[in-house]
Amino acid sequence: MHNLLSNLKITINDKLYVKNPETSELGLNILKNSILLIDEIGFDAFTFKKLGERIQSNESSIYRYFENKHKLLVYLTSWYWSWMEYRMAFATINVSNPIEKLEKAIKLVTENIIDDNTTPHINEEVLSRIIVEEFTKTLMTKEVDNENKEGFFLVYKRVINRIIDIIKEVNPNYPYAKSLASSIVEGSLHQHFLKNHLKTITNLSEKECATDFYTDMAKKILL
Amino acid sequence: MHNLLSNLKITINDKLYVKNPETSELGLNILKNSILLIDEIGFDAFTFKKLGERIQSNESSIYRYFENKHKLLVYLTSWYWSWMEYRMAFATINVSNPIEKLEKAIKLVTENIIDDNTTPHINEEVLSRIIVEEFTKTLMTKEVDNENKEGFFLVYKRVINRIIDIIKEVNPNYPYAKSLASSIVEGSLHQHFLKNHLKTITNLSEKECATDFYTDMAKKILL
DNA sequence: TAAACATTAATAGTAATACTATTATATTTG
DNA sequence: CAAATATAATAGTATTACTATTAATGTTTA
Repeated sequence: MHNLLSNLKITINDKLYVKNPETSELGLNILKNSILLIDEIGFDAFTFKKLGERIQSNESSIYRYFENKHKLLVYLTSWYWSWMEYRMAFATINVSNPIEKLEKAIKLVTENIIDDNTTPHINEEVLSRIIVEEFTKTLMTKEVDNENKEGFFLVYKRVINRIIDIIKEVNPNYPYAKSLASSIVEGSLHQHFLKNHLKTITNLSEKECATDFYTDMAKKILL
Repeated sequence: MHNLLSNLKITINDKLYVKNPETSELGLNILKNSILLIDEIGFDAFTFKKLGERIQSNESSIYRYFENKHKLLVYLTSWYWSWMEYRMAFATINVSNPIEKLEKAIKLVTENIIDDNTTPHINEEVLSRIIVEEFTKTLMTKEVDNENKEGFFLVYKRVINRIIDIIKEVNPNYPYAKSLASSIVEGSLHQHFLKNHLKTITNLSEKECATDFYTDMAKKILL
């Protein structure tokens, strides 16, 4: 398994970067520290200047890798969903029972994430916090439609499509497979956000994850 | 009914404004045109300068009503949720059957909104588009926790709490009433966003609303 | 080994944003 | 009518999100 995970193939739309950050020390440093800095100060306050200072490099050097901070965020979120897609493929490949497959998929997208150590420049635990706090910002722009056409959100949609397929296997007659799948993925992020900030309108407590809520929901709806 | 609706009491946290915009022509103009302008160009591109030009007034005059554009957006979204709360109270007040009550509540928060003409300075249809496209931005900031303490999101939470209470009436043994209620309200906004921008991962089509999907969900989960 | 090329750092500069402050002029109200 | 208040106009500031230029460094290859 460790072997398989280290061959992990993360696919990212090459329109998201000017120069592939995986190909140099500086690039890897940008990835690593942008995750940490966005987590610390939030994406709105994050600037290339601050990142440059942090990694003892220069603002303009970062611009050689990413056109702007929005594309860097879309890059990081694509990385996350690509990693998630891989985990999901891996976890469901040898499972023939559709219900069991659905349970595994729901668990993966709803559980609390911990760093998996296979990628030293990406801390998945911190990255997953960024996904909870900032992911919708990648979609909620006036450029969504153009960026969607360019394929910026393909990986995200692929994760959801995988769940749609499993839902259809479990119950081919359920008429809202797409909405249910996107609800689970986005809704889970939202429940995690609520448990961190608006605790009174979620049942999730401090260290809990959304797995039970969504597993119960899916079973009651589909079975 | 018209009478009742025109006595409509919208409650808004007075920390959200410097001067109450409902008390002057200019204030009402700011509300009316900020909604239209945000809808046209998006909240990110929206500035007080552009709004000033549009209403033949001055940037600095707008600052006498709202400290910054973020608070204006929170004001507008509070207005919407307060309006929604009122509609919900009105629609469920004489309904004794809990299931019917839940159906009505779900319908209200998931349906497509049309302008209701009782408030000439607020176009509810346009405002509801802003809620779909921009509402999460009011929450997803590094200031959420402070602003939540200040009560900026009270009206929103009150709408959700109303639904939580109805869910508990329908099925007192269901353990995730809070998460289900917040899922329906936020999830509905998200499904509307998807039908506008990422059509392949929702079952909602162009003019459709999320009522059927969530009514079906709630019934299967609770009954 | 030297020339060529690519990468990075440093500096400077620009337009736009998100404000604040000041003043002059209306308008309302007591 | 005087005083208080509201508004418009102007100017100014710090920060952001970049772009452009140059110089220094390292790396490749003829």
